[in-house]
Amino acid sequence: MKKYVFTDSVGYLTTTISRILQQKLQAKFKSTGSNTTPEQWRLLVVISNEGEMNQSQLAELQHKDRAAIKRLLDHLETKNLVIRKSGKDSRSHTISLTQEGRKMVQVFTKASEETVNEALSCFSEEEAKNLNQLLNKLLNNIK
Amino acid sequence: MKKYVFTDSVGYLTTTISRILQQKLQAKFKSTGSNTTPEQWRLLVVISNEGEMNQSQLAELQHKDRAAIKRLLDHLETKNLVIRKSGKDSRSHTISLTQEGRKMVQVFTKASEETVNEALSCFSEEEAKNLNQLLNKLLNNIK
DNA sequence: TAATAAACGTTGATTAGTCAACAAAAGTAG
DNA sequence: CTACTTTTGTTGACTAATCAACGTTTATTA
Repeated sequence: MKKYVFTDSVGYLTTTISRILQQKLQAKFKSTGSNTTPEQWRLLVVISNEGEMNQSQLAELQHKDRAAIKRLLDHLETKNLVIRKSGKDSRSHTISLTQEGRKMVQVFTKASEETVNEALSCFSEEEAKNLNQLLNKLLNNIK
Repeated sequence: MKKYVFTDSVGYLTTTISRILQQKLQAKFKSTGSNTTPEQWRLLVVISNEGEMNQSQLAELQHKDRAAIKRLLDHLETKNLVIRKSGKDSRSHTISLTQEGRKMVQVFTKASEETVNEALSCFSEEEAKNLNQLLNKLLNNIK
């Protein structure tokens, strides 16, 4: 019977790791002169990967609420990285990347890859693969 | 040569997992009638585990900046979960838990443990142990 | 068809985190 | 001892997330 130690729990570890990685990524973005944030970039990548969709669908995919997505999109639209289109259902806005948005995804994917590689530098290829599988399994279990 | 896929990176996975776990924990806290948040609770636990220290030290331990810690402590102090004491160095405030603060740690540790156990329900004991080791190793590499 | 329900995006209020700048106190050097 | 530097906590401005409430528009159903 093991004692539960909070600083050793997935909750603590993922939260802390996530925060540090975001800080590193933010610094990397900033050093290129851009003021796009990691969260804004994440949203761009999701749209790029999953294709056009409306704000509610984005919210569900990102596990955030609609208000959070709305405000992120406001920032992205101001920077001309994204546009909202209205179709026949006038409640819904279809979100898609602009030319600049697509470029931003390309440029910052490299920065993101670098950050991840640095983070994983302590692992063998097998360990890294293992970690990835375990995290994916965990995510699927809780989402 | 593997292609880098962002939704498969530690950055994406840890951030998403962390967010979902926080949401679950928040819901659990709220269902007990408390308005203490997961982040506030985390800070309480750190103080409880690591002993009294000042705000700068807390900030460093939590990988947040001093302003963030200051504001969290303001909330905790308002709720009488924490007190700031001044010693000979009048710049520095030593933070310690109140009676209520200690009780809060106990009560919510159980909720936290439940949340973690539910999250890990898809894993064998060995897998869970493995995940923990890998996350700890990763954290040590980046912090 | 008319009334009701659901979906969508939006807004305001609150908690959280970062950054830059600041005053006050303590430490260091000349 | 005085001048400079560092440390500590604080504040304001900003991005981010959540919750509750709201108005429109679409869908359902009685």
